[in-house]
Amino acid sequence: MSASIKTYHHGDLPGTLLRAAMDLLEENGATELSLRAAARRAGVSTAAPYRHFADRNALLSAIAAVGYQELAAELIAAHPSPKTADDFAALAVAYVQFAVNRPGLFRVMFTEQCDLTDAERAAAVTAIQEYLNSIVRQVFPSSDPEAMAIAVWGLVHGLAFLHLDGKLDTSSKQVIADRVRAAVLAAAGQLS
Amino acid sequence: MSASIKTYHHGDLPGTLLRAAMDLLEENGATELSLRAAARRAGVSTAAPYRHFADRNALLSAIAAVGYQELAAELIAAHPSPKTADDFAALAVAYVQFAVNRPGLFRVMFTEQCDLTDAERAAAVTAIQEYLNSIVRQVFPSSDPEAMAIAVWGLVHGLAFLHLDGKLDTSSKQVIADRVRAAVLAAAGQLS
DNA sequence: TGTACATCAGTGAACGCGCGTTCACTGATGTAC
DNA sequence: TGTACATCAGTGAACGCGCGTTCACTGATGTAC
Repeated sequence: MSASIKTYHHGDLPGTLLRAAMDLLEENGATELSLRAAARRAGVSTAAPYRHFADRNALLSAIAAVGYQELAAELIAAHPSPKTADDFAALAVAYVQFAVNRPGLFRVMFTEQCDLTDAERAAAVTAIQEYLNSIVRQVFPSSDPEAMAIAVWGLVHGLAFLHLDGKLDTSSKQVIADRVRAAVLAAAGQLS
Repeated sequence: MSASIKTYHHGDLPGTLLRAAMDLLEENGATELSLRAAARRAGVSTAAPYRHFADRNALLSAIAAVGYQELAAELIAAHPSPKTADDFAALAVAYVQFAVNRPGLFRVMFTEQCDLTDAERAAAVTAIQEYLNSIVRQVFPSSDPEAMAIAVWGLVHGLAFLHLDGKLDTSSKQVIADRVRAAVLAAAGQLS
């Protein structure tokens, strides 16, 4: 963690704020993130964030950007180059686990619809789509890749939200993993 | 509409409040619903709702219950007894259109995680699951029905949220319908 | 190397806001005799 | 049918809250000479 090197006055405030905000999201889960709470958590006055972020939305966008990177990293860690339906099921499990483990972050990434114009977020969305396209071409080579990529994203994303919103049992990781795997394999036409 | 029959003092306030709240959700789309706004809209004082709803959550639960009924009605209207993948695609389109047309209501129905104990909502969720199970048995008879029902719900639900949250183009109903249909048919293994 | 100055990150107090909820009340409705 | 009373739906004012944002400020840092 490079033990709080204080560069300017209070160290890397933008980074500290980002981390503080993400910590809060992980603790509260559902609650909305407030700029004031993030500042409090970072040990800084209410007005300080405005030196680095234009407004609350700018902070949320920055959080979302980090979230997209971390989600991508976890998917790649789950399986670097998926080729079979089983490989793909592992990705689906990783996606849902990410959502369940970090519901606040996941909601900021996907639910906040404020900054539709934000370039970084638009880029993140197209990056996800391209990533899915490449996977779909590997895993389901015979299908219409574009339609299938959207179906795949929809399936995985829907499973994530159904778990997140308490419509499906999330009492253990194993239960979630088994259910997601079974659903994905059923959809892929291969009964488990 | 039975032209505002005033039964007690101000007519059917619970119903008026429900309708007012749902109207607000449809107008604001994303914004959170406040009890005060609903009361204002119903033309009643701030404290009046408390005669009929214990608190804000009780109103939201009542809204969600109505929403589930209306969603069910639209699905049945889209196709009363789906048997083919095409029939099922029509249901999927109806589900996504419902979400896109009434984003605020859809969010209250699915995102609000407050009243997990509310019996009415739990019943609504199992009703959806049973409905999906029966459809899956008709449309995908060879599959594991339970896993497939979850996959189906996940797919449809995910497509709804991706549209709702601006990750996919929602500029016209036709675009949405075509995309959803293509994705569902691709997932069902039938290239359109 | 030392001094004067500009820069700018962070402060703390204040603004106005809308919220959920409570409270003592008022006044219309329905009921008992 | 007429009167006295209990019920209870709706009022309006108030509570305390946390929020996003702005503002004049202070004081540490970096820079020009």
